[in-house]
Amino acid sequence: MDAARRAQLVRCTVEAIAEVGMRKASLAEIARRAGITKGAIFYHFANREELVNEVLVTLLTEGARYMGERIAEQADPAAELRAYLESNIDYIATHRAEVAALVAIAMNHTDERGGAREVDASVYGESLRPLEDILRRGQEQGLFCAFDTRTTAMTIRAAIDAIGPQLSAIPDLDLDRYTTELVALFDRATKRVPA
Amino acid sequence: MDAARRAQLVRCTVEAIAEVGMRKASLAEIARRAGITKGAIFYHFANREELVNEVLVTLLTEGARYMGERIAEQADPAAELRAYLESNIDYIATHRAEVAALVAIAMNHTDERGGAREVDASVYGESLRPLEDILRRGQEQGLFCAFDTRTTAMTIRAAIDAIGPQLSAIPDLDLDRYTTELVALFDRATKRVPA
Amino acid sequence: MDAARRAQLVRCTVEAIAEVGMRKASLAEIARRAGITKGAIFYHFANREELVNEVLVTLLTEGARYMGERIAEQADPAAELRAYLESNIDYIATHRAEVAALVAIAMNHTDERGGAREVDASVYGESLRPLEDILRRGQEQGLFCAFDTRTTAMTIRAAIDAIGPQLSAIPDLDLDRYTTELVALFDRATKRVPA
Amino acid sequence: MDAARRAQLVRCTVEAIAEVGMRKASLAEIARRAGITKGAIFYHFANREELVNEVLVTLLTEGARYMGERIAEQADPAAELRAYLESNIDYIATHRAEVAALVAIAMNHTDERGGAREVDASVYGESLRPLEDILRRGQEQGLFCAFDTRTTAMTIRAAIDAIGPQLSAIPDLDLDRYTTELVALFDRATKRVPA
DNA sequence: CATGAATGAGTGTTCATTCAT
DNA sequence: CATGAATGAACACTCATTCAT
Repeated sequence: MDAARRAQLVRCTVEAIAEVGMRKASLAEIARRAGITKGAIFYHFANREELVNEVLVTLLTEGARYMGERIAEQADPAAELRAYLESNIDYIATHRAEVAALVAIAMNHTDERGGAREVDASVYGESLRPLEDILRRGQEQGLFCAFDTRTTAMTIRAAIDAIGPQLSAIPDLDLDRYTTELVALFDRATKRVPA
Repeated sequence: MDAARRAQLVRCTVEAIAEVGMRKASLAEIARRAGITKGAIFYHFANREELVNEVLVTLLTEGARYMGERIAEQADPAAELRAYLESNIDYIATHRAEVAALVAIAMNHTDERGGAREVDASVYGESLRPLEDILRRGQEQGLFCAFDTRTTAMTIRAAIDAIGPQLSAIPDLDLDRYTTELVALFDRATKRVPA
Repeated sequence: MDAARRAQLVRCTVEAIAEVGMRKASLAEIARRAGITKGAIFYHFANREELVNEVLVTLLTEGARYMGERIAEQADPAAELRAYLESNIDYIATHRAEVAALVAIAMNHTDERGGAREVDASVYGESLRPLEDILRRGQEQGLFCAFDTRTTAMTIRAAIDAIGPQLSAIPDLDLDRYTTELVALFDRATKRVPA
Repeated sequence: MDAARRAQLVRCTVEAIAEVGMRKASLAEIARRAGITKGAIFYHFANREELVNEVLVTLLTEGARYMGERIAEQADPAAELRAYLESNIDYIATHRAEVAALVAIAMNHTDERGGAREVDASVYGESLRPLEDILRRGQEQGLFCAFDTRTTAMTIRAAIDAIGPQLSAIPDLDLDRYTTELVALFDRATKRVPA
């Protein structure tokens, strides 16, 4: 079926990019991994860009579902923020190839056209909005202190997104500790201090 | 003179990378901007990598000097942390092309071989250590609370480094506000709360 | 078919090298002769070296077969030596382009790294050993006098290999006479003189 | 002085070609060895070809003088032939760089234009005529048997010229033995056998 | 659906040659 | 006499893309 081949190609592309980097993840390399020929790729995708875009969307969707489920179980915004951090770092730890590919794609996308970016450079793009939601609700419920939700959300995302590159450089990074520290840091930075 | 052309080529490379990205910043493109031929580049640099390395070193050095001067004037670690954030974001705001180039180079360096990187992916590389220094001294002097200095330093850097890509996406980002918010956020996250 | 194009490219390479020399027999020149583009060559051969190697192997194999058949028919080592000389010069006379290409390739291979050559600079490489065999058997059977088989074999090969360059300089060289004289010369130099 | 620089450049070119081969003996490399700049070479030689030609002529002249002196001392053509072989091989043994350069130049010259060669591919070019002279006088004096002097001269030269490439491949070749064997071989091949 | 073959524009790099100073 | 800087044409090689079969 068409969809199966597309999925397989997406998977092979993720692995290729994760292993050899965007530069060397040529269509020939991807085709080799999929066990088909370069030409066949064009039957399923109009061009390279479309294939890479599909990869991007797929990974973003996967990640969003992974995190969304865990966050939904929480009782209040403070717990949700903790769950957001924990589930995100957990996803990164257990999906290194996907994250590596995502980072590589985001990087090469970013510097192409410095104008309107259709895909956020952030690892989880669409997750910036839900994050702001959590922060805003926390403020409304008096759990969080006053701060600009956008800036804070961006900082949280940046702290998480920095893990990917760090993991490549320091493979045995202690992620559990990193998580604990990050949760504590943002707890101090957001919690309301009673008068 | 030799040095003048080298400097010009470095500048043209920065601009080329900032505008069209690493991928398309070919030697032909750089030469075109410099008004010379591709071949002439090889008179001044052994190969592409050496040129890019010179760009990297130049930008890193410039940035470090810019920030170092401001931080040195501060009275205590808390003020230094504020100066670090402010001067860094100020540099980013006033050197957009340089920062864009730096990010692009760091990115493409990273995804090549995920092993030991001689140049940190962080926009200011060497500035992670001085940052940790500030945090540690702040703790020693009882100004800062207990936290892992490495994780916190990485988070601060990540928050700053995230501005570069963000600027590309949202060119009219209010950096003054961003700065104020970030200073406040990390003040809350680091300051010692008296019992 | 793949093999047909490969064969055509090998033939075009032989002709190109024979006519314009190794230096100027660029992939562009070879592609032009084959009526395809440079890039297409890389579909059939990994790189220039592989193409040249295929040419080398092809020509060596052809030559060895040509000579081997004639030599095998002979009754004794003295006749074999004559057949060796005659068939080799005959091959040179009737395959001038091949020989020219072979010489050019061997030459440019030699001066690259003066170390261990996998392919002998001699036009027929592997034919030095069979030549020594003939000489040794001739000595064992009392047909040849005492001499160092290696030196003599090298001299015979040198005399034959000198014809190639000579042919380029003097296109109307009388090869029949050359052959007769060479056969006589090496007959005198090798035959046993009865006491 | 002009002539001194020319001589120095010729010398450096010989060494460069002998060490790195024709291909990599670029003008930059030669200039580096001479301690001047590429551009300066063009003050002394119109172009690369002229420089290489001067090298060729110089080496050929040097070799001819070396051999001529020894041959002139001999009493009869048979002794001259022996002296020719011995002095030539001796020259090769004691002037390896020169011979290596000569071979490399001859090789790359040969395959350039397959037409009229102004310089013989033979290592000593002009020495083919004196060799034929020796052979002819030997026949006239009844010392040598009947044979075509041209073919025999070419064979002798080929046997000697084959030493150069052989030396590169087998650096510890026993030249003394090679000489003895060659002298004996051509003695058998040329001497008159009394009825 | 897929292949095998080819294209063509592009890449970084080398080098003999030129020339103002 | 010589340099330092530059040119420009050539080189081997890569790769997304096309298309007849």
